[in-house]
Amino acid sequence: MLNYTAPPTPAPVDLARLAKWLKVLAEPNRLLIFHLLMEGVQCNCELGEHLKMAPNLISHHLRVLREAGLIEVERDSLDARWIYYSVNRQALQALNQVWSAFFDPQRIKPRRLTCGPQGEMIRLSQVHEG
Amino acid sequence: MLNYTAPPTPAPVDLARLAKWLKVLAEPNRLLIFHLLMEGVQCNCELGEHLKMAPNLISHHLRVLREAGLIEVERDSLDARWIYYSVNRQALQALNQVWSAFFDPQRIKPRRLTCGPQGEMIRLSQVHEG
DNA sequence: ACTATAATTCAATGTATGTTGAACTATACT
DNA sequence: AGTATAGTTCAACATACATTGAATTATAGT
Repeated sequence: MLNYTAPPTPAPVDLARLAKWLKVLAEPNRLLIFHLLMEGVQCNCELGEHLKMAPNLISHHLRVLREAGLIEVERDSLDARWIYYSVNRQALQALNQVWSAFFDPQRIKPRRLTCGPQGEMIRLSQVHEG
Repeated sequence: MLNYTAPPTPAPVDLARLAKWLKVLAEPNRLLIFHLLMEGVQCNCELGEHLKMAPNLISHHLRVLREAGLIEVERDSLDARWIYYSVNRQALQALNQVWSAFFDPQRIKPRRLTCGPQGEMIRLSQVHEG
């Protein structure tokens, strides 16, 4: 039932957690790196070819993605000099869940009438009702 | 059919557009404001009560959200001093579509074998074939 | 006209972070 | 041992932007 004066409900997800993930992914180069990782491009050198970025900069962005838990690292079993990064599927699933829960259009509620001129009438009537 | 040397596919969405949206929403206070807007708290003054932030700062964040097309503005018809902000449903729908298309787990491909020691063998064999 | 209210705009500040170049680490080859 | 390769770490820099306080706009009431 619609209630035009009910106080707002707490967010259905951990906003700090969601904001951190979004911040990490909002950086254009990192978003592109994440795309390339999904595409199977997973070593620093080959990422560099596509991105035309210095390897240390790619390292930096990969580190940020990794520290956010979004990607995983693995060394080559034959030649451990090579390091492969890949999308953390569990994290991606969690991310999608949190996103959907938060940005669900059905969550949108009509405007509360506790502000503005209508709000004044409502506030007065509630004083009368007790 | 899986191809371990095929070049990466272009991103299925406009990455710059997605990154901009994410950047706007990645700011913790803005994400919280967006949540309150979904909850029907839609004037600067009442947002201020919940956020305990200065009205000019709230104005700033609302402006950023508006310039990103994520929210809409409307003046009160009875008393035009009051301004109401609300979630742009069309934009939210577009945002969800872009998000889903990009972060679809099914997009994840296996590692390309063009890098590392295996890559060398593949590169050699392709020279023989090609 | 004058005052009050709701909100925005402006200018200044501090901090976070993407970028760069150089130094360093770890592993492999000969 | 010595060199090469793949990648990371470190330090310095530059820029973007959230925050703050003061000034300004727009509308309404008296």
